[in-house]
Amino acid sequence: MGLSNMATIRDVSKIAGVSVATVSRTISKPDKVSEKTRKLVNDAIKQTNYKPDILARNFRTRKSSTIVVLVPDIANPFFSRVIRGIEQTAQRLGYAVLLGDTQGLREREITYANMVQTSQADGIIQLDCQIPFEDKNDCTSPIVNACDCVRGTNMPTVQLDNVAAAKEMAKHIISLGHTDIGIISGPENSTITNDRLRGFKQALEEAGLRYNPSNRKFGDYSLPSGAMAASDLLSKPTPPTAILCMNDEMAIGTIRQAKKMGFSVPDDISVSGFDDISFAEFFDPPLTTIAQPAEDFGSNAMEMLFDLINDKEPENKNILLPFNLIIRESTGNKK
Amino acid sequence: MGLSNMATIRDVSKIAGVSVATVSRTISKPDKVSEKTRKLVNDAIKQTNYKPDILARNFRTRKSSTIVVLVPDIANPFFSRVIRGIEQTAQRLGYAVLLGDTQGLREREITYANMVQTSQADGIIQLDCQIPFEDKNDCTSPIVNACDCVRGTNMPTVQLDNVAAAKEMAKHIISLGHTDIGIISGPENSTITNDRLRGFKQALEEAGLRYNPSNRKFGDYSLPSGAMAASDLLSKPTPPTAILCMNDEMAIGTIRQAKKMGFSVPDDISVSGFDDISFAEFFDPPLTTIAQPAEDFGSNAMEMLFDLINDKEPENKNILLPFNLIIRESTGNKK
DNA sequence: GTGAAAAATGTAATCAATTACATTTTAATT
DNA sequence: AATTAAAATGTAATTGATTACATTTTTCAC
Repeated sequence: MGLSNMATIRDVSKIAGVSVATVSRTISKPDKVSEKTRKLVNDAIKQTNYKPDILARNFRTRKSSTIVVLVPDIANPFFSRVIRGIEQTAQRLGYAVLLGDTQGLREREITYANMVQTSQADGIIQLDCQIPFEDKNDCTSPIVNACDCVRGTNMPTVQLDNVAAAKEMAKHIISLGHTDIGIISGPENSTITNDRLRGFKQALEEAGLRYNPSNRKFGDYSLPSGAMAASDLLSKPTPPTAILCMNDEMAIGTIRQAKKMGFSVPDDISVSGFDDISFAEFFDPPLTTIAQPAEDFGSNAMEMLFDLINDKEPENKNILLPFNLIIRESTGNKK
Repeated sequence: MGLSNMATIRDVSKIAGVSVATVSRTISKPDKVSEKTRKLVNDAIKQTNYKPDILARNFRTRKSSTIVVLVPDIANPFFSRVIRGIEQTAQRLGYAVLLGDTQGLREREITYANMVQTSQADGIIQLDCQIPFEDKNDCTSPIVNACDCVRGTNMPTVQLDNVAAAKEMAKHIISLGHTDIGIISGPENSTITNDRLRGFKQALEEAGLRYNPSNRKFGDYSLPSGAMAASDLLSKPTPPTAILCMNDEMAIGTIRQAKKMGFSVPDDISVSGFDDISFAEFFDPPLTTIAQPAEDFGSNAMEMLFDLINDKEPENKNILLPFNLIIRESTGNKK
């Protein structure tokens, strides 16, 4: 149908016998208009099937009612849950969500960040860990970081207490009697990775165990990278008896690799994950992991961004969300 | 930084000493402008750090360079791969992607469909199976259906030959000696479901086997629904020796349930999936499945939509993408 | 060098809403 | 009834780019 024969606010005003300003007000601030007029206008709107021209409105008000989500990889099950949370809250608050799959490329981040500069979007939620602006001073645009924050900026964040979560997981593993514990970590530059490592080390220390750097292998949060790192770890002359993975995908890759190499999980080796993706529960053995309220990351971030966009100071600019250690069958007593 | 101090096309024109029309042309049709002027204008653009006001442009041209993706559930790994394909191609073609997570709700579909009516978006790609318009005549908006099409409309589609794929899978299962085959299907109203069922039946028929309706259980493409349906199937006095699932999630749910009930996969029971999600390969046992080029669904749909938006007749309005039977270890000879 | 055609550029209307400000109407108070 | 304040409504400017059309400049053949 298009807009070719669309009624404008002027058509409505003529039919209702009022000015365009009154029509506009009837729509945006109905309480500023008398009941009689309101009815007149609403009837005219129905009669003409008038729909406000959003493009004209956006142009005039310099707002797009659109936000951008920067995500390194939308096919990641955790991120997609976060996005679902964002989307739902955005819809409730009257915002549309533009998807910015950056694949970790700085160039793409900048492209999307520019959309805010040009009012194409009113704000940014980033699930990435970098600052998506060429010039860090541009950070004055409304922006919220969910999941993985940049230290040393005052960017509002929604986060898990990754240190505490990793520590709790490590304590669980230690409580099962394990002393030689491997860790499959994410890339070194990520704050999440570093926080989780810190929690792990704290637990070791408190248990009087020594952190062995050769027990740390790197992955990129993908299934194959987990398998690869596990292969390294399990090929050691005396492999660790437990492996702590920084997400569920790498844990699943690890278990697969362990089985392939003839290890039994958890009898020979305990494996734990992080995130509690839907597959964790259905894997064999079901994965011990840290559950995160993924959708809440999204909805909290969106609500905070909403405040920032509308110049309300958010109550809490650094939200910490609760985690939950879920003990399933991939971890067991050291034999 | 915002737009407060942004240079406008007028500022540029003054500095360059030309008219605004010339500046506009330099940007959109540089070959219509003499080289001398072009340099003048480009210098002025650099000097002022001018960025065209996209909102104004969209308003004037009645285009948003934005498309909407309607997806029933973004957390579905297959859909998220399709979206990744859409996003990449959209970016290449200069489009932004608005995410419309409909959760299967008609109301939400309509909300998003209205964005096209109001020029907020130039077109729609739907991964859903319904027509997202109140009035079916509104289908004149540029729209492409990927994955699951509606029969009886002339809506452009990107699809798999689901009949042939399911048939090939069924033939594989039959070739292993199975005669009592269960099927865990998607919801009844879906075209995909019906096509895959048809392929299954064709294979049975060609093998001289009878289709047993009590061997069909319904799921909703989720892990737990697969487990539930499998539970039904395996509780029969003489359970089937093979179960064909209409996606990988339900297959994984099925295997999990089978193991729980003491069946060995594939020794007691063969299980197959559909989609080849990343977890399929890493499951235990690795899943026999049909691989689909998920990203290609997205990029093809986006390219077709691009043609429709720009009034080019697409070469092929009903694209069929190739599938690939991947035989792993979840299916085996009937014992 | 002239004239015609083509290329380059300029002028100004246009898109459809919002909103500051001005004006009119209504309500409240005395 | 007069006065004042408050509420309702109207007028018209404004937003920044695009583009139809008009005008000027350049090119080129003769």
